[in-house]
Amino acid sequence: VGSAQDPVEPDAGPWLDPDELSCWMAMGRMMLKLRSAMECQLERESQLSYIEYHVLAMLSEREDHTLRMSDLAIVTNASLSRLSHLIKRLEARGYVRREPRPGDRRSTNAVLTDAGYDKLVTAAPGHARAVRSLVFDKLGTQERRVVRSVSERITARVEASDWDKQVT
Amino acid sequence: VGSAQDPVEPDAGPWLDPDELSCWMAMGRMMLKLRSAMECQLERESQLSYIEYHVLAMLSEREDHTLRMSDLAIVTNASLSRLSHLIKRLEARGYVRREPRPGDRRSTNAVLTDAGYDKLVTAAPGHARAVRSLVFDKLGTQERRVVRSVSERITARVEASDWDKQVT
DNA sequence: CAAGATTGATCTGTCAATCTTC
DNA sequence: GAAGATTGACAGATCAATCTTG
Repeated sequence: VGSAQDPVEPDAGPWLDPDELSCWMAMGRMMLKLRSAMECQLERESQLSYIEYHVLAMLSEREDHTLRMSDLAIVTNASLSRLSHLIKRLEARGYVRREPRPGDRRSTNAVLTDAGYDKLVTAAPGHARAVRSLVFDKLGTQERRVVRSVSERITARVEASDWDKQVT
Repeated sequence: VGSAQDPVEPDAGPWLDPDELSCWMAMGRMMLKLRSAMECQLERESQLSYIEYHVLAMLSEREDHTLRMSDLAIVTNASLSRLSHLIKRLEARGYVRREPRPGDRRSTNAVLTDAGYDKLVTAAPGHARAVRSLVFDKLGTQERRVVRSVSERITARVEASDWDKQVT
């Protein structure tokens, strides 16, 4: 990645010191493994991908189980295009249906069907159990606070920088 | 996701309390955004995906710039199949070449070419700068310790559980 | 038969049009 | 013209064979 004993010149940029590096590698592994563990758990126990689960979850949190496509895209961190393809598949499986949105004929509402709600109700406990077992069971209150605070700061930093959009 | 006021039954499993939930959501956002920011930075500045960068990086850390396909798959967290397709593309771009491994005629070595090494040397400083700027610049020594420790514990926990492999 | 690696089919996501309504 | 959404083509990843050597 860019260790101190790396073949790459150490003075070519603001290098990571060994301490930062080991922290960064630990974070990298954690993010990767945790993510894929959650994916596998959902896929295996409920035949849902992570994003599919969240689509159902986000819809279920509305009283009318309905969300505009654009808004759903935002809360699930997906592009509108990706969501459109995704909803098409969920629709075919009977978990969601689309209907024109009253009031603005450009918009489409995604609506959670009864079958979709049942699916979520079945999937949710296993998901929660996995999160608790993998993440929180061995985490102290103090550590939890630090993790949350750091996560929020990094997220804010990422969003502030335009790294995910444009030039440096 | 599974908040306390969720439509889904709170007693259907070991539920997440509000504190755990907000921590989990913060982590989720962070992991997602940070990952995609790093992807974008590399892609934009060096026309390399995250995994492509790491393939080059892992190869560069060997004195002979060589690694067996299976081993490279492990250190880059990729499946052998994925790696095979990937190396084919990197080979076409001239960054890597494949040669039969002396000693075991089943194995293949992936070797970093000079062009591949140059590519990495060019890409690395920008990558390191991004990590430092997005992750470490506003992180205290104490927090860094906590983050690393927590990351390691979660990773170990994930690897111990067979969540990413088999049945619960 | 197991280990190492590759290949082709298929699935999913991204990107660049496209279409409709505001 | 911009906003909301969809579509089709293409790139990348997964999965199930397949092939070769140990």
